[in-house]
Amino acid sequence: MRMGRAPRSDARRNRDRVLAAAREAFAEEGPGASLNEIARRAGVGPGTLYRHFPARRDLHAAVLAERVERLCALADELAASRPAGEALDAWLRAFLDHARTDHGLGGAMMAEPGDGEPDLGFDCHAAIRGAAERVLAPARDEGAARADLAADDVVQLVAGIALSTVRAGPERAERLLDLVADALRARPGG
Amino acid sequence: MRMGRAPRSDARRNRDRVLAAAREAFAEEGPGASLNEIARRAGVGPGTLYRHFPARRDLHAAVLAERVERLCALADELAASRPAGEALDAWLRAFLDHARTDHGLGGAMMAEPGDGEPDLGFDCHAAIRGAAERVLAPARDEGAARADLAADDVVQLVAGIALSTVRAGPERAERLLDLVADALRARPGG
DNA sequence: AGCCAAACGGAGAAGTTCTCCGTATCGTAC
DNA sequence: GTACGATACGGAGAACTTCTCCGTTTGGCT
Repeated sequence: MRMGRAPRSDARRNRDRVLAAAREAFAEEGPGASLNEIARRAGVGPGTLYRHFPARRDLHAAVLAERVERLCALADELAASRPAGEALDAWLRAFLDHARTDHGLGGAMMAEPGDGEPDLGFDCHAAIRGAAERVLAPARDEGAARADLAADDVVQLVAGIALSTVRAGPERAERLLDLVADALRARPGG
Repeated sequence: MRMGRAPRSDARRNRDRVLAAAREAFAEEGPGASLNEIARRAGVGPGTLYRHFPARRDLHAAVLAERVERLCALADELAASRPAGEALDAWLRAFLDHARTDHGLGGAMMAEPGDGEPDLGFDCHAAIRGAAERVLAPARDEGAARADLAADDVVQLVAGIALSTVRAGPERAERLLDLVADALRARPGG
């Protein structure tokens, strides 16, 4: 993990501007917002945007990084302060919310290819999988969740709910989450 | 439901050619395949493609119509020939398969807007919801499925699995379906 | 002050969706 | 079998997108 030299001040400033513009644009238009338009809003040329974020995916990841970190922190807080089953449930609800915001940006990120994560090392997939594991493991141990359940399972299920309900209301999404949350609980006969 | 006059023979031929080209293209590239390229493959101009299918959505629907009809027929066969719980389970597996083929074309269709279905009356959403209801109702009645379960619930859950696993292998999708299938069964305490 | 690596920005290539309208064709009425 | 009008064709092109290339500018070190 070599770290080259520190970026020039204008580079840093422009990167921040692009990120701010991207946040706005994704909030309004969703994950498919025009990158050209984002550059324009940020007051930089398209070339500058692409230098900082070679692929749309990188911009998604950068915009989400902060939120994902919060989500990871939340996992630890919940795991520390609540009964395992309850913590899992609460975290899944928070994750669903995350996956649905900005017209499904978070959910889209989870469904994207993912081979070889973005340069500026922040691996959303891994971070979320890790957080899920930290709320899931205690629940599994205490018998509050199925013993055969993996972090990937819960993450993909909830991301799926987010993706299939982006165009529908939040109440639909919560209804579906109620159903799968049920599926994750340990079963008497299982 | 006025039906104007019968379409001209060349119109019908071109429509079929476009449909065949679209099937190929979607199979190779997924739901986002270039419509221009589809027109080119079909040997027609872009204008012709757009006259027959004003929106990408219409082309999706037309390509899927036949498959969806098969899926609906399957629902009836299963409902007639198997125990309710088993029929539901088998149909969900078939639906998942459908939703995943062509890089998630079927799943994408279910997630698309849907206000005002395509002109040439075939409403994929309604058809699938109807089929789901026909396998779900008996299961509900016999206590093989949760009493509070609606057709929309199962359809959206399975579509979600399809969407979140398009980039992953089929074994992931089946794994997730096993989990939600469990959730749909009636629970002892519930 | 001077230098140069780093960064900028915008023109433009290539691709997309979708429209418009002059032209060709089909099917019918004679 | 031919003339005619409604129907349908097709491709040029407008407006957009993504992404690249390269001449020009600028920040920060010596």
